[in-house]
Amino acid sequence: MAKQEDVFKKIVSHCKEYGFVFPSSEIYDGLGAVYDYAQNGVELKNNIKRYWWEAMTLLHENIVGIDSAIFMHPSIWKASGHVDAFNDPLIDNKDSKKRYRADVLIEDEIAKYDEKINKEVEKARKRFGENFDEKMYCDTNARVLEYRKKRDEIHQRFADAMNANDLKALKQIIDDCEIVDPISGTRNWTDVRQFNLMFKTEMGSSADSAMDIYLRPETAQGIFVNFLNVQKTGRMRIPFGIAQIGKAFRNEIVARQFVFRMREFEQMEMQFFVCPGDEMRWFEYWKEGRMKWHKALGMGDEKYRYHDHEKLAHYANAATDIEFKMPFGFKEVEGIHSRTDFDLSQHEKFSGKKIQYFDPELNKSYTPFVIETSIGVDRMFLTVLCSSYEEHQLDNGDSRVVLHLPKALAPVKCAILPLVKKDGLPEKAHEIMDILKFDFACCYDEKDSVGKRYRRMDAIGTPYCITIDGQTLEDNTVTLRDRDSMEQQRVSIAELPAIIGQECSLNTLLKKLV
RNA sequence: GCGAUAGUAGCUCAGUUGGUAGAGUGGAAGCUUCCCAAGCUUCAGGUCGCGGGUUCGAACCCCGUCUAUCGCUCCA
Repeated sequence: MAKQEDVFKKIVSHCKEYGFVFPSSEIYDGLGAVYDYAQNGVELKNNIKRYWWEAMTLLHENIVGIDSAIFMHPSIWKASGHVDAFNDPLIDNKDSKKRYRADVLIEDEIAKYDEKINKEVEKARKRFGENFDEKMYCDTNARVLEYRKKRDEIHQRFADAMNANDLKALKQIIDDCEIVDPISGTRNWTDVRQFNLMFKTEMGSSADSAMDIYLRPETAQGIFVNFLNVQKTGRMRIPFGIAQIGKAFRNEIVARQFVFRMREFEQMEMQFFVCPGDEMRWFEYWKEGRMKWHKALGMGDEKYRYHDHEKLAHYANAATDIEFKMPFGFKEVEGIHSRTDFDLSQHEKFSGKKIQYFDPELNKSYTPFVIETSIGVDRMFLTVLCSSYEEHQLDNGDSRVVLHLPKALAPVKCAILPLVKKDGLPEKAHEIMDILKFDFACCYDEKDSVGKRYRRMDAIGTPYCITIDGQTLEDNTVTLRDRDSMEQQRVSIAELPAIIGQECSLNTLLKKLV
């Protein structure tokens, strides 16, 4: 494991050194958990986004895209549940130095009473045998009644405190129940504090008319609130989907692991609207479909796995993650959630506007159910880098650092290298570049020995190096070097676009999906 | 946020008991070179994360702060 962590460190510094990712505001000591994409990183990221976008919108005639604003009406976040759910009440134990969610501590305490009751019931069941009436027993047994009373009392206080957002009341419950830290065993607690995960700003110039605005913590709501607009103007019929790529913001208490968890991040989300009752079928469809999208990149099927959620979010009736084997363990890259009609119903309730779909086949109106696929662009970026990075030991004792990026995602597709910078080779090289540059991101380099230039290209994952030599001037052939095998073949200039396009175009990837 | 650890050139790191900063590598320009980090010449780049303090004098000692890594927690 320690070795794997080292690999991750190397990947992070490789990103810096070869222009993939820089810490934000670095000359001012950086800004916590915010990163900038550099010249190569932005190309790789754009290619990932394009692969996703085209897989969604080109390959599915019933999926269209939108790009909603980051600023949205504040009521949206009340409707979505984020104002409540994104406020975790936290408490620290001063002895163990551990932090807990206060609500979870109390819920565990409540669960303990249920356990006690169950124990009593089981004891009684043994005693009374077949004639045992559980309900009757529970309603009359003094001990059970006492446990129930205490449980319900705590539960009620807990619910009141949570509803009122009363942090002091939560602390009081923890004190009154004499809840101890499972590690230190002490009750030396700090106050309960709240950390809102949404960034807040103001809209409007004068102080009295200013409105509190949140930076969106997810892009999904922009799709839900536009559901009717898109459905009507696009004449969409269920089932159909709306796709969106955009920035989202979360004021993470702890943001770590490079671009894996950032405060400003980018999501690719597709919300698929289906007839109620059909949702599990579509959930399975997208669960498989999304895995296929990942595996088509050829980074190794064994690096992926599903993680089905047992504990579901307030809006979901089924949920799974696609996890990828990062150097620091299997980590969630994408989530597929069956969100029921929660979001659309909530917006109907909060906006007072009817948000329903008239189904011509069933001849009735209903609130559609939603299957969501949500993937973090930055996490995807990281999976691609982690699976591509290799320190390749060569037979001659040398080593090279090479990024085996999926060729269609590589920031630069081909390097154009005159073997020497004289004898008319640079001129010939530029001629070739002028042919290729319309279709492929090319990089011209004439500095240093050709071997050194190959290594530079390996380090940024350029799939092909085209080398122009003396023979090129005679018969219009070049050598084409493959990044992964380092093997070279002699091909004519005219063949180049077809050969490079074969491996490097997005179409190659997309065709694997259908 | 709390705790532990760290921060010196683009990168990887030296820097003795406090005495005004060094290597390797990388980068730029040139020479050489017909295929995998070759060689030669020249150059650029650091108020040692930042701010205070102690001292005649601080990269080094003390305090604060920022950033990063790991654990707790959460999640795309």
